Amino acid sequence: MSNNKAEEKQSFIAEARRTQIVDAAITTLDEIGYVNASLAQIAKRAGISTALISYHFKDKNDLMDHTLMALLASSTSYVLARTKAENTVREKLHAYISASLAYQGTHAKHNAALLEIVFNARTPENIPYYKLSDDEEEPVMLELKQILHDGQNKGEFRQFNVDVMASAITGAIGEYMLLANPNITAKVDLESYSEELVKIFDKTIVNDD
Amino acid sequence: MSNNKAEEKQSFIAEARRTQIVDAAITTLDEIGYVNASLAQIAKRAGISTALISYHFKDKNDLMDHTLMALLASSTSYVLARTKAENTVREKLHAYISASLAYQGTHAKHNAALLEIVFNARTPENIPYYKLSDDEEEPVMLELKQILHDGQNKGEFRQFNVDVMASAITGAIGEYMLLANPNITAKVDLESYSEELVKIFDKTIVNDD
Amino acid sequence: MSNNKAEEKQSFIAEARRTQIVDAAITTLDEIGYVNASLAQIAKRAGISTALISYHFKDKNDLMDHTLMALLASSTSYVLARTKAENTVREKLHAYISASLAYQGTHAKHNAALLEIVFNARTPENIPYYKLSDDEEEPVMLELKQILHDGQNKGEFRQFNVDVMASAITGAIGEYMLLANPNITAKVDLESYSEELVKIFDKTIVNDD
Amino acid sequence: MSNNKAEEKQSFIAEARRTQIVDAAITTLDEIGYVNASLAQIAKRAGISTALISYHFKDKNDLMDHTLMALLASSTSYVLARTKAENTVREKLHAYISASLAYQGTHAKHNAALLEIVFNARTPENIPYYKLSDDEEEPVMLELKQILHDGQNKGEFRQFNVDVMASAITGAIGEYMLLANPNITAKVDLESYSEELVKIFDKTIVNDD
DNA sequence: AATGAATGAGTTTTCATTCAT
DNA sequence: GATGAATGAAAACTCATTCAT
Repeated sequence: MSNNKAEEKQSFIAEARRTQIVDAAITTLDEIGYVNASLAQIAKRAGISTALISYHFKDKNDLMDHTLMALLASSTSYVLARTKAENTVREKLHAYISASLAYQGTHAKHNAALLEIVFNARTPENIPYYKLSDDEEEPVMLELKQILHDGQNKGEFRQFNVDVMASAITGAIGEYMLLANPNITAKVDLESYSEELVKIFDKTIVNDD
Repeated sequence: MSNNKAEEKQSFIAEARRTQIVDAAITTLDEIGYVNASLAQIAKRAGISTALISYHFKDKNDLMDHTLMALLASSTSYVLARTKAENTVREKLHAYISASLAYQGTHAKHNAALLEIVFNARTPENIPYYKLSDDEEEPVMLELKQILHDGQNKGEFRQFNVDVMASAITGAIGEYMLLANPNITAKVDLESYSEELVKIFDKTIVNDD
Repeated sequence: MSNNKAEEKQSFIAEARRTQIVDAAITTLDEIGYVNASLAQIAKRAGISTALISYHFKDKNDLMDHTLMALLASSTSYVLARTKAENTVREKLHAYISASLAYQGTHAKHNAALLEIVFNARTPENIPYYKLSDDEEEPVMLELKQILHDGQNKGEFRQFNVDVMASAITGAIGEYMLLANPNITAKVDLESYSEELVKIFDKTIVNDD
Repeated sequence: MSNNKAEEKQSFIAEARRTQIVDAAITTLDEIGYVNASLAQIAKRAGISTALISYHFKDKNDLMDHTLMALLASSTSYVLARTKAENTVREKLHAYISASLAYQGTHAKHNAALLEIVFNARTPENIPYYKLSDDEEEPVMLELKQILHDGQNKGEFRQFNVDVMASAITGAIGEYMLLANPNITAKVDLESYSEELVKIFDKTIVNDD
């Protein structure tokens, strides 16, 4: 019993450390990018030794994978919460687009870190993360496709290839994230971009029979 | 005269070497990604010594910049040639989308290398290349915006924010490039994606008054 | 408590390593000179990896600066101890000259290393160390000038330009160090040189009114 | 005959090139020091390719040796001319000291280059040039010792160890060269130093019976 | 005589990782 | 759990030298 408690406490501490390290990794990725994000840089930002990172994570790869999962979980829950709150497929779609872009506004650091990992990390077999078709299994992507399917089934959306439309929407959203730059007054602000994008896809998706 | 000839020949040799090195850099970027693309790896693929790269390029940065320029020039001329061959704004837009995607089909390696540099390289001040707003001045992007503007002026396209629409189109095209994977049978082949995308943007852009 | 002890021990280990590396640097400088004294050569003589030098010193420059400081501290304390032990200015001057030369006899390696750094190292702005006028602030030089001043004030030394006389004495002492060569039977042994030099400057300095 | 002329001309051209390279080496040594004086730096200053240096000199060592010889010849002829012009041993000694220092004033660059080679170059057996007792055979040193000997034989100089006195004088002169710094207003100007040094050694050398 | 092209050896430095404590 | 100490491997880059032309 007391043994169990001790274990729990230990594992609680360990979990806190892992979270702390992942947070430091996110900050590091945002500040200096994947290429420069050495364990030493991450450890410095976490206020710990590099050895402790190696103790808590098998590998630098392992750390990056956990960091990626944390980032995906964060943005996924954010977007899904706002999407599922809506009732009609059209509202859901609008919510999906605006929530995805709003996340960039409220979590710029996380988005930057996410991009850094996705675009730079590679599997041991040298396959870039951004080509991993696991993408297909991501809950956010699944939700988007579900919305599109539902809309078609209900006759509210016209007939189109769901996979292509989902990619188009995802790409259009992602493009803004790439260009978003806190230091430069963007030509188009986040809100306008969001509204315009909603309109653009509304026009091409909604059935106007 | 013979002096001139000798000079020409020498500079020809040098130029050929530089081209060879840039080609090797492209292959390397495609195969193992920016993070792993050391001078040693590039030299190995070029069949030369690393010192020779340093002899022909000031810096690793210098090499990457030249490589990026070569890649941009290649894809730009490909897309612009096919776009400018068309007459109506609508045909131009269709050509723009299909040519951009066709380039991925015929130059997958170049596209992969381009992505690697753009998403990974950083300026000495640590600004990622993908955030450099020079993007705005790229001829391909300028052409796209010009088409959209022209379409609006002629009344063939509805009124929309050109910058946002251009980003949406660019993002939708880019998304396919990210996912394109020669080793995996894609859910959607290039041609279908191209046709569908043309249809999608046709519907949201063309004036149906 | 045990924490303090652990910290002390660790910092003791680090300090010992730093000393060991500095010692290896001195040996290397003596044996193969500044130009050939690479980190690899120093590490070899210390029986460690080059990375460990980088771990303990910021830079190669940093290592050389610490080495120089150690060498200066050693020779300074040696000479000052023997000089300050004397009472009259004349005895002090004699002690200064003979101690400076005696140090060469007992610490030939250190003297050789000192010369190598002073004559070869340069600041980042490319100013040779031997031209840095900090020279003026070195305690040994200050002591020599003090002795000369005191002698003049007490009327025991004749009037002369103290700066020039100090340089002449320093140069005359240094000349022996330059030529001293353990492998060759010197024309003049250290002791004779020392006695003669004392006599030479005695004659030109002491007031014979 | 015409063959001879051609050979002469060629060897004349070659000789001019060698002189040009040696001059560039001197400038380079003065400007950036021995440690940084790569063949590339020297070639740049000579306006030629590094390969041409290798063509005209066996080795970098060989170039440095020739440069050293040129520098020694220059300073030797300067000092000897002024010394031998005098008649009495005392005047000769004064001329020796003041000419040696005057050379620093008129040929600062050459002196700096000379120091750089002497203090940095090493034989293949790793013996520093400044320890090579060839020093003993240098004409300037021989002349100084000759003057001292003559002075003693004529009874004008007191009895002292000639080798030690020669070293003391040499060292006292050399000390000024080390500290001479064009960028800093020296505490003691060249002329004052020269006059004071003459006085100092006059007092300890000349017989005052 | 002169040069551009090329390279092997060697430079300093950084990195992820391991290990004793 | 945590750290300082340590290292092998690899990075980018420079250098003196050779060689074909």
